[in-house]
This record gives sequence, structure tokens and C-alpha cells, in this order.
Amino acid sequence: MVSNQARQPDRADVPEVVVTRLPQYVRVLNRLLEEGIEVVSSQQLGAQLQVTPAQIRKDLSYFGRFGKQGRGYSVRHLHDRLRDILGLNSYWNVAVVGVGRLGRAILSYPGFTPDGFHLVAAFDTNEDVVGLQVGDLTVRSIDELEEVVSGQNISIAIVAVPVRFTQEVIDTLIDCGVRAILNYAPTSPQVHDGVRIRNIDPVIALQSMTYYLADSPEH
Amino acid sequence: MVSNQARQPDRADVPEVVVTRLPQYVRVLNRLLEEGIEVVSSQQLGAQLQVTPAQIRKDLSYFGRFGKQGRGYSVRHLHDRLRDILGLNSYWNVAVVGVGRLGRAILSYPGFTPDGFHLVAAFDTNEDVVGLQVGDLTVRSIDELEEVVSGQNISIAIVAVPVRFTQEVIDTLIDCGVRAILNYAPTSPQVHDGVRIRNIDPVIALQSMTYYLADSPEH
DNA sequence: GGATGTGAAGTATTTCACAGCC
DNA sequence: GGCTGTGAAATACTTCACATCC
Repeated sequence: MVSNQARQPDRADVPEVVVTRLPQYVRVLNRLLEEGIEVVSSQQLGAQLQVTPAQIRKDLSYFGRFGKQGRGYSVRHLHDRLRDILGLNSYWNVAVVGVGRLGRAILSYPGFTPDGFHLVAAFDTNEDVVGLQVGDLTVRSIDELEEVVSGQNISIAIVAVPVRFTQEVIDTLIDCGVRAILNYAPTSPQVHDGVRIRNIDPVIALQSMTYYLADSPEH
Repeated sequence: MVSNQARQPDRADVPEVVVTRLPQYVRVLNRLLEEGIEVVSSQQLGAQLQVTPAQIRKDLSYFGRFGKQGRGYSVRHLHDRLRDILGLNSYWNVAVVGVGRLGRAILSYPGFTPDGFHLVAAFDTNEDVVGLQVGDLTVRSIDELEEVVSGQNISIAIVAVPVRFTQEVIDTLIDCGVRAILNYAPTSPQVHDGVRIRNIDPVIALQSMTYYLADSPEH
């Protein structure tokens, strides 16, 4: 049956760890593209990311057969296919909730747009902030969330509000149909099945490393 | 032999996933402390973090027996013990390398200090930046790295330099004795065994979520 | 000859389930 | 009665190893 065709596996059949590695592969492939390299083996790709070649081949096999035996993978082809699989060839409208110091930094961070993420709306509760112009966006009241999120087909939100409001804000976002959340607040919000959340949490990251330093003499 | 005493397991015997969960437990325990709650069960703790009670008990069992059957865990005691295990009762001196827009945001982020991480030195290569005062630190030339890192017992570094310099900077840091790195550059640097690295990478985080949204009609 | 794709084998991690204790 | 601590069972994930194909 299916031969050289890419599979369209049920999303639930693919382990989530595999999905989290795909963007990394895309990033390396992108660099190889820029360097004009046309073919890459799982061996070479793995060396870039400290991942075994077998793992890369297995990961890719969830989605199809992209390589040529004896040769490797076409950088361009694999890159394009992985971007397709991840949905990175679409534009994604993103809302930012919380326009404090951190929210403003996020709004002016230039790294999201080249990857297809467009920050199209910013919200805050603070009346002093609502109405302000930040970059090319006007900060809106959180009361307008529902209208804007459905009106502009926003399915991703970045949350940068104080911890005590985070759960409430995320609940509201989910009610409004948001299905993916990037949370910058130092807390682990609860989300029901079917909603994805990733926490950006530098303090937690540091705290999980000190364990391995803890036998050092002095810091 | 060992009975109610906390074990001191070989660091290598504890799965790394377990270690990454401990700081989350600490954070919840900290909140419970503030709320004046004195005892907590693995059930309750798990509910806060969407983790099964069995997992929490198993995780803790790598380090000792902290609970009381029929009752649960003393919030204060478990909190203190976990902080000890993670080395969070020490002060940690941290260097920041790269004082561009992002580096400055990190240097002025108030969230590290309360958790025992002290940003004690900032480095950059750019001559226009070296010598500048940022917060209460003077930006130093990267040439002074070795001297300062060993002189001030710095074993943790935060890296926020452009991608093309990241690997080189990290190699230098490791040469100077740094053993834990928090990397904000959008790349996956290579580090040898015995060095810990965590990447803060919001774009990768977003890209691993779009996979699950990709069957939506329109974005 | 060299590299993929993949069942099978091997590890790692999570969950079960229950004896033991408060 | 309720909850911990933990071997054993179940599940998830990674690596092996090789048939297959370019």
C-alpha cells in the first residue's frame, strides 16, 4: 500500500517527545540550506543535535519515508516536509496577554515573525496600559478578548501576567477557543486535555541544574 | 541501616526527569507554606501539577522517606529537604554573557535573586558595550572571563549572544570551569558529559504546539 | 558501499497495587 | 481509614541490527 508517500498518522499515535524534536531538525536543516548543503544523513543530522542517527530515522518514520537508501535525505525536501507536518507553512496569529515589562519585551522581540508567528493583538487589565501603543499594536482591554480572538482566528496565546492571574487568564483564553499557550509566568497552570501548554521558566531550569553542582566546594 | 534518614543517592542513579520535577514541587510547597498549609498528600500535590500521586511518591523515594503514613508530608519539612537536595540553600553566582537587548532584559529581571541566583558579572565582546553600567554591574570584556569566573567562583552562566557566537562562548565558559548553562540563543549547543545545559527557546516551544493545531480550518 | 526504514530487543519511566504504619 | 513507600507490572521510548534499496 503506502510506499514512498508520506503517512498522515493519527496525531495521538506520535509520541509527544518526537514532536518536540521535529522543530530542532527543521532548524538544523534550515541552516544546512543556507550553507548550500543539499544532502544530509541521519548520522550528520544527529551529530548536530547530540541525538543518535537511529533516533532520527525512527522519528521520521512516524511520518513517512523521506530518505534515499545509500544517500541520505534531501535537505530541501525534508525541511519542507517537516515544516508542513508541523504546520509551519501556515501563518499563525498570536495574542499576547499581559503588557508589563516582560510582555513588552516579548512584543518587541523580532524572533517570532520570521517563523510565521504574528503577534496580532495585545491585552491587559490595567487601565493605565489599555489604549497604549506598543510597537504597531494598541493594547486592548481583556474584555475584548473573546471578540478579538474569534474575530481574528487566534489559536495561540502568549501569557505574561503576574502569577496570581495566570490560571484565570488561561481559563478565559481556553474558553475563547485558544488551544496552544506559551506561558511565561512562573507557575504551572492546569489545562484540560486537548490544550497544549509550554512554560518558559528560566528559574526552574536553573534549579534543575544546581542539583548536579551541589557537590562543588563553594559557589 | 538507613531508616527514616534521607538517602544520599549517587547523582547518576536519579533519572534526570525526576530532578527536573523537583523544582516544581518546591514551588508548590512554597505557595502552600505562604498559605499556612502545614500538611499535604501526594494526591493534593499532584493535583496542583497534573502529576499522578504515585509519581510524586516514587520521585521522592529516590531521596528518602519524607512522609507520614496516613497523614501526608509536612509542607515545611519537605520544602526544606527538597531545597537542600537541589542545592537551593546555597547562593549561586551567575555570569551573564551577551549584553544586547535580551541580555539587558535578563540582567534587570528581578526573578532570579529571590531564588538564590546572583548575577555577579556581565560580559560582552562589543567594545561599545564594555564598560557600560547595567543595573549595578559594569560590563566587562570577554577577555576577563577566565579571571572573573574563577575569582568569583562562578559555576553557572546565562548565555544571550547571537547564534553564530554561541558555541564558541559556551566552549570558553566550559574551559573556565562553568558546569551549568542557561542558553537563550536559538540553537542547540554541544556540551560534553558532565556539563548541564537548558535552552530557553520560545520559538521551538511554539513550533512543537502547532503540530496539534494543524487540522484547524484557518489561523 | 553506504544509508534508510523498521521489527525486535533493550532501557527507562510511569503506574499499579498492596503491605505497613499512623 | 487514610496515605506512604516500594517491588512488580505495564507502558513508553531508545537503540540495535539487518534486510532492503540506491
